[in-house]
Amino acid sequence: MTSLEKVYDPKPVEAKWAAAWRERRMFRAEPKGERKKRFVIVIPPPNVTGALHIGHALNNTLQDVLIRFHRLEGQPTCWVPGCDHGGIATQNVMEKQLKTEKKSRFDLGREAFLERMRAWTKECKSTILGQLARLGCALDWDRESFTMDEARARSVYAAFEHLWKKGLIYRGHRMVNWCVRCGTALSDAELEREDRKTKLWHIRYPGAPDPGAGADGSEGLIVATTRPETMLGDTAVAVHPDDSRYQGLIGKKLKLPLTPYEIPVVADAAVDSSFGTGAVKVTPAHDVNDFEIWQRHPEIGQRQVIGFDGRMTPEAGAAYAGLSREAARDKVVADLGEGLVKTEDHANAVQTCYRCGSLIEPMLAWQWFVKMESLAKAALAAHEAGRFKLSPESWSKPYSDWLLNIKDWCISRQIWWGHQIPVWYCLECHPDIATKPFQTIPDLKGVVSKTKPNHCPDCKSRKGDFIQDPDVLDTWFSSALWPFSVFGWPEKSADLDFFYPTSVLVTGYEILYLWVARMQMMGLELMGDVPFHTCVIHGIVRDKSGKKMSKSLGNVIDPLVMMDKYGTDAFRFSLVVQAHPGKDMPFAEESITGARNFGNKIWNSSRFVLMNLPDQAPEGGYRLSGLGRSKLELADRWILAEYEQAIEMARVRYAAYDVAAAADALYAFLWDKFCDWYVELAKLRLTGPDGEAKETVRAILVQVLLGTLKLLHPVMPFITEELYQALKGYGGEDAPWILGSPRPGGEGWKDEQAVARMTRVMEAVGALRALRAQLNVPPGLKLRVLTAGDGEGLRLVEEHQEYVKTLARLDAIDGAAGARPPHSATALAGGLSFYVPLEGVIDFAKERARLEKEAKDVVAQLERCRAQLSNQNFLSRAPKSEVDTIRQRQTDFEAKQNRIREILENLS
RNA sequence: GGGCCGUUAGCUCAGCGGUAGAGCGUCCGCCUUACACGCGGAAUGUCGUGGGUUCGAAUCCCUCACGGCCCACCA
Repeated sequence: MTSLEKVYDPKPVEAKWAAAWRERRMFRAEPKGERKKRFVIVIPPPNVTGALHIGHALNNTLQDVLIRFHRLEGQPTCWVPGCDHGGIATQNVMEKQLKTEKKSRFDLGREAFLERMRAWTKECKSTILGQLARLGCALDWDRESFTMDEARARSVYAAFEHLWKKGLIYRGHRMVNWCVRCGTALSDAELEREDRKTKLWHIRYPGAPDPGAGADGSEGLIVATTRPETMLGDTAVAVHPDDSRYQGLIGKKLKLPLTPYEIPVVADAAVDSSFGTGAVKVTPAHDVNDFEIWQRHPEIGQRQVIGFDGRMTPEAGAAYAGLSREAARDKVVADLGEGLVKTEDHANAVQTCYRCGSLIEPMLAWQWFVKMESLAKAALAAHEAGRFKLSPESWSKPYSDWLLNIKDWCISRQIWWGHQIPVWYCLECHPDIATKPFQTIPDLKGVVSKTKPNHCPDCKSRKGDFIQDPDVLDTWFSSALWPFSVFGWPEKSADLDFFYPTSVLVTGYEILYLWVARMQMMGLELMGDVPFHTCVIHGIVRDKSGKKMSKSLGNVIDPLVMMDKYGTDAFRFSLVVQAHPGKDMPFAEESITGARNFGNKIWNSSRFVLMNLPDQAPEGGYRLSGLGRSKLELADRWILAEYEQAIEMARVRYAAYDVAAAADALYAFLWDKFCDWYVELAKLRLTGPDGEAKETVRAILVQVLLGTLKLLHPVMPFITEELYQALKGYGGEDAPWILGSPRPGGEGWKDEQAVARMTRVMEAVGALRALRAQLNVPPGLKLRVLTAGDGEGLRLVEEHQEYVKTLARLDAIDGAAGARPPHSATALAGGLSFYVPLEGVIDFAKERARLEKEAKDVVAQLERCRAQLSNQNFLSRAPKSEVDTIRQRQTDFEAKQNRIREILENLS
C-alpha cells in the first residue's frame, strides 16, 4: 500500500473527517451509561460579536483534547456548544454598525433594534459554530444553546424569581459604576484599572464669614484633589478627627469657591492625614468614599453635578451645565484663579469600562442588585471542602479572597440587548414613570412576572396597565446559569439528572470572577451542587514578544488563516504543546511549522509501515498478543517498553489536565524513539529473508503506531483518524472510528533490562557516528571496526552487531581486538573501545584533539566522583544505592581515562 | 498597600532533591530505498542576587533585584 502522498496534505483529510463525524453524529451524547464515569463540559459560550480569535482556539482545543481523551478512555462524554448574547459588548458592535449609517438605536426604537440584533447574532452564531467545527471540536451539535434562546430565557426567569422570593434580589439606591459612553451601570467585576498620569490640584476653600470664627477660620483650608470638576458637587470637607492642624475648623463652615454654597468641615476617621493636605473635599454623589462619609454624616447632603450622559447638570451652576466632564475640569481650574494654590503631578489608578475603555463615573442610582453574602459563603464552603478545585491550585487564594470580600452584584443594565428584567409596575400606582429614566425613580413597587400581570396586588386595579422595567440583566447573569440552563433547568429531565454537575470548566483566568465564581454560587443555590468539580485555568495567548494580541496593535494571529496554511492538527498541536498549565503563552507563527513537521513525520512513519505490509491483512490482524516473548529481539522489547511508558505518561498527564506534557511525551516517543531507532532497525528484518521475523516486526510496528496515534488523537484528531482508517485492518481493530477503539497500553511490556541494554548499544552507535562526523569520514565509506573492552558490553555489541552496523554504517565488526591497530581512530562508549583503522584517511591532529577533549570531560567527571566519595558525610548519610552509583561511575570513568591515555601515547 | 507568578543555551520555554534538557536558530556533513516539513554530527549555560537547610540544591526555605499579572476607596 503506497497510496499515501509523500507530504501530508491536511485540507482534504480534515474536510472529509469533519463531515463524516458530523454526519454520523459521532459526538451525540445520550444520558446513558455509567453516570459516575461521565465526563461533561459546557463550552464557555463565545460572545456573538464576530469571529473566533486565537484565544478561543486555545480554549476550545484544550476542551476538545479532554473530551476526546476521556472518550478514548471509554467514558460517556458530553460537550455542549453554544454562544452568549454578550450584552453590552454585542450591543456596542451593533451601535457601531448603526453609526456608519448615521443612526442611533433610538432612531430605530427598541423593537426594531432588537430585530436587527437578532439577525446579526444569528449570522454570528453560524460563523462561530462553523469555526468550532473547523477546529475539529467534538461538540454535541444537537445541544446547541444560546443564552437568549427560549429555553435559556425560562432558566433566567426561574432564577430571578427564585432569588427574588428568597429576598436575594432587590432594587436599591446605591453608588454604581456608570459608563457614560455605554449609558449603563456596570458591576464591579466589569471594571478595568489603569494607571494614569494626572495632576493633584490644591485648592483653597476659604472660611465662611462666620461671626464665631477666628482669624484662622477665615483662611479656611486647602484641599487636594484629582477631580476639580467635582468640587461643584462638594457638600463638605473632611479631616481626620485627630489631625491637630484642623482641630479648630471642625464644625466650621467654608465657602465653596465658584458656587454660592457654604459647606461644613466634618471629622471622619477614613481620612488619611498624610495624603495631600489631609483635608478631603467630599462629593457624595460622585465618589464611593465620599458617599460613605455622607452615610456617616447625613446632614451634609449630596448634590449631583454630573449627569448620566456625562455632562454637567444644572446643579453644577449655569456656567458649567452642559459641559463635558473634561471641559468642566478645565474651566473650573481656569476659573479658580488665586484659589488654585498649587498643581503637582500625580499618578493615580482610574477605573474604565471593560467594554469601551471610557472613564467610569461613580454615580448614585436606583439599580437591581443580588445579595451576595450567603451565596458567596456557600461557594467558599464548597471550595474549602474540596468539592470545587482550581487548576493550577495557585488560583485558589485569589478566588476565595474575592468571595470573602464580595459586594452586592449590580445586575441591571440600561441597555436593550439582553433579558429584560421580569418586573412590572402598575401605572395606577406609579402614574408618571413612563417618562423618566428608571435609575432616577425611587421606591418602585414591582410585580415579578414572566408576562404582563393582569392585576395589581397593591391597588387591586384590574386594568392591567403595567409597564415592564426597561432595564436588562447583566449578560453574566444568564451565563452564571449556563451549566444547568443548557440541560433545560428548571425543567426536570434525564439530561439534567445525568449530566449535572458537569466535570470541568476550561477557561482563562480573566473571567474567574465574572463567570466562574458566579456559576459556582448559582449552581449551589439553584441546583444544590457545584456546577463542575474543577476549573482548568489556562493562560492567554500573547504575541511573540509577550504583548497581548489586539486589533489595534495589529499583532493578531487569525486561527482560520493558520489552519489554512498549516492544517488544523498542526495549529492545534502548536497551541497545546505550549499551553503549560496556567501560564501565558507567547505565540509566533513559526511555532506552527514545527508542529506541521511533526504531522508530516507521523504521516511518513505510517507510510513506511504501510509500505511494508502485505496488501491483505492477515486474519485477525497483526496483534501483540500473539507474539511469543522468545521471538522478540532486544529492539522489540526496548520499543515496547518505551511505548508502554510513553502511553502511560501521556495518559497520566492528560488526566491531570497537563495537555502540554502529554503532547510533548508523545512527540518525543514517536520521533526520537520510534522513528529514529526502531524504524531504522526494523528495516533489517523487513528486508531480510526470515519470514517469521518479518511478521513479528510488522506486528510491533502496526501496534505501536496505532497505540501512539490513539493517544495523539485528542491533540491531532484529523491525521490520526485518517491513519487509523488506513491501519485498523492490519491492527485487527473492529471499531469504525479511532475514538471507539480499545485503549492501548497496560500490556505489561515494561522491561528495564531491555532499556538498559539498548541504551548501551545506542551509546556505541552514537560514539561511532560522532567519530565519523568529526573525522570527516566520507558518509559513503563503510568502515571495518575492531572492538575491545569489558566482557558484558562486548557480548552485547557482538550479539547486536547488525544494529550497530546499519546504524553506524559499518561493513564489519571484528570482536576482541587485542591492541589498537596502528593508523586507527578510536570511539569510546561505556566500557568499550572501537578501533577504526583509517589508513590514509585519518588526520592524526584532529584525532588527537578529539580525544583530548574527551579526556578533559572525563577528568571533570572524575573530579566530581572523587569529591563525593572522599566526603565522609556522603558515604555515611546518602543512600547506599546512590553511593554505589557514584562508585561505579568512578570506576567506569577511570577505565575510560586509562584507555584514552594509552591511545594518546601510542597515537601516530 | 496586599497577593500570585516568572527570572535555566542566541530566542521561546520544559525540568522542580542525585552526572543541565527540548524546539527554533547557528555551524559541519549528507537527496542513506518513510519523510530535505528529512538524516547524522557539533557548539553554546557562574540554572537572576545573597544567605540558609541537606551528604548533595536549577530543584526546598529566607533576603534582595528585575519583569509580569490579579486584587485594593489613598482623595
